[in-house]
Amino acid sequence: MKNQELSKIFFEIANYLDIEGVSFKPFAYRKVAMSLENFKDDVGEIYRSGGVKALYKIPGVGKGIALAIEEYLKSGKIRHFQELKKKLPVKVDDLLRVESLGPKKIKILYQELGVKNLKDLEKVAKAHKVSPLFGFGEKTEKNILQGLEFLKRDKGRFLIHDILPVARDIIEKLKNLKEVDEISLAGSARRRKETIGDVDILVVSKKPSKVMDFFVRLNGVEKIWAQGGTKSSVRMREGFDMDLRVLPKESYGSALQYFTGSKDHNIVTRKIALEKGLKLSEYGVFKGKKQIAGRAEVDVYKAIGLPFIEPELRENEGEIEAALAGKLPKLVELSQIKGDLHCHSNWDGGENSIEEMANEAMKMGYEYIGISDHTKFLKIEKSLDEKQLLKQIEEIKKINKKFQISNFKFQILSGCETNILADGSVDISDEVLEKLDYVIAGVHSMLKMEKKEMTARIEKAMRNKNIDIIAHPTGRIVGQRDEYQVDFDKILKMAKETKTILEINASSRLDLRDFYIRRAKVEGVKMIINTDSHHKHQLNIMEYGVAQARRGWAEPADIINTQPVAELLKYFK
DNA sequence: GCCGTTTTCGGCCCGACTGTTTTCAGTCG
Repeated sequence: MKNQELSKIFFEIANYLDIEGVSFKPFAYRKVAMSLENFKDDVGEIYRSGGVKALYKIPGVGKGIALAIEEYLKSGKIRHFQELKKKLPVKVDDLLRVESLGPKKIKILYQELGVKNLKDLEKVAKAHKVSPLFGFGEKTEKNILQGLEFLKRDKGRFLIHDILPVARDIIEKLKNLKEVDEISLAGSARRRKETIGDVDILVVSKKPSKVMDFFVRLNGVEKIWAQGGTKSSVRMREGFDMDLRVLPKESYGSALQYFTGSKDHNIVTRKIALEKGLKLSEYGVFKGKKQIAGRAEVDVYKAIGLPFIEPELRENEGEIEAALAGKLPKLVELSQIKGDLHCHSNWDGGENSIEEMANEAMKMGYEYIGISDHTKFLKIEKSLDEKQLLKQIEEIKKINKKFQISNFKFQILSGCETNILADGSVDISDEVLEKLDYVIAGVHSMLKMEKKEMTARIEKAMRNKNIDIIAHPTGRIVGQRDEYQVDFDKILKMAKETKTILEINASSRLDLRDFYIRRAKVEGVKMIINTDSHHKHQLNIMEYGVAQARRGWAEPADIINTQPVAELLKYFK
């Protein structure tokens, strides 16, 4: 599939055009690059079946870009791109990642000092050749060096699991400040994206400078990027940046809308406002000079004719259209989750006993927990064989009885996490699997299989009359491991046919991804949100799984662990 | 270079802050 290659090229063309000072075209190239990135069908296939004209159905593709795509498909090259590269033989996308460098400065650095890549940049910055350049100075040179250090240390994106607790802690501290009247998280963290670049916090205050002073002096602040009357920006010890904005009360809602994003979502909402003769900015919705909304976020949407749109949906992936049609989903909520079925006990090397896990789940207000320890094929942990599983079933019965006597309305379910072996069979015998309340199966070995084989392997597991849930169905781990090769359409079809549940794993796997969840929902395939906890304190990462489900437009009916235990058990074979 | 339920031509989001200037360009979100 050439989609990704073309997407990358168009992003690069956009960068080059930026440097040349061309206006508007970079926007067009970026738009088509993004659209190709997410485009499901193979561009080559579209061209082969319908020629250049057929390419027009890809959003953002017009005459010029269609011809460029044709040229690339035929020759593997785009002349326009080659010329740009020749004119400016610079690794623009690398250099753009350095803080305080943009297209203009990159151009000057190349023309004056011959900087082509990060290595060149480091050399000239360390030799203090940057600061004398026109438009540069001491501080810019220092910022460049620090930016380079940061790039070496980190790739710049952070898992939501690592960011949110730190952000919440800081919000708590700011909240205690008497000058802070209102405060909220914004940005991609509020949208609960899988990874976060930086954290945005909004505050209403009549004394901004007091708030800013407190913010930039917080424990954990490593560097102050900027400190102004309405905006300050700092780098935290953990390596990510945090922005604080102070707003007047009457703009709080519109600022929240604006700074929550996404950018694509905002472009559309602004457009809708314009079509209605209104102007939408972070300061409010304006009719001429008169502000007609802005105090509350919900009123901002109302003013431009939309119902409130949940932050997790704001990606311009159809939520505006759904909102206009009154067809927004009623997203699943954390409070609706009644239990967690992917939990490990100390039987397989987890940290806590079955009873400790159960007690923690009770504390969280759950009605049930499922123990799903690893089975014997996995040698890395103390995995369970048939005999131990039978023993564990008895142990769980005993604890359940104890709960009953104490009048706890809580139940432990017996499960296990079996391994789907290379041939699609699992490592525990059917007669033991039958005795469990439910069975999870997952791929933990031979991850590099060919797509066709891997798909058949999982399909076979789903046809197993005892397997109820496929754990982490695509195998990816955020920032660590790509998903294995698998035909997700076929997996969905088989899941539907065999009524197999797909797991949304709340850990750093966050697998299923949001777009898979959305497709599963459309197909009517049921899902379950599990934490894969190996420690009782991990049970509280459920919220990240719920966030993932929400970004995939999932409603309570799509997620089986929103159901009470009697209903839940009906989903199992 | 793309796009259109006011448009096939004329728009394409826009404001804050920094660092460098001496009135503002560049970067960022």
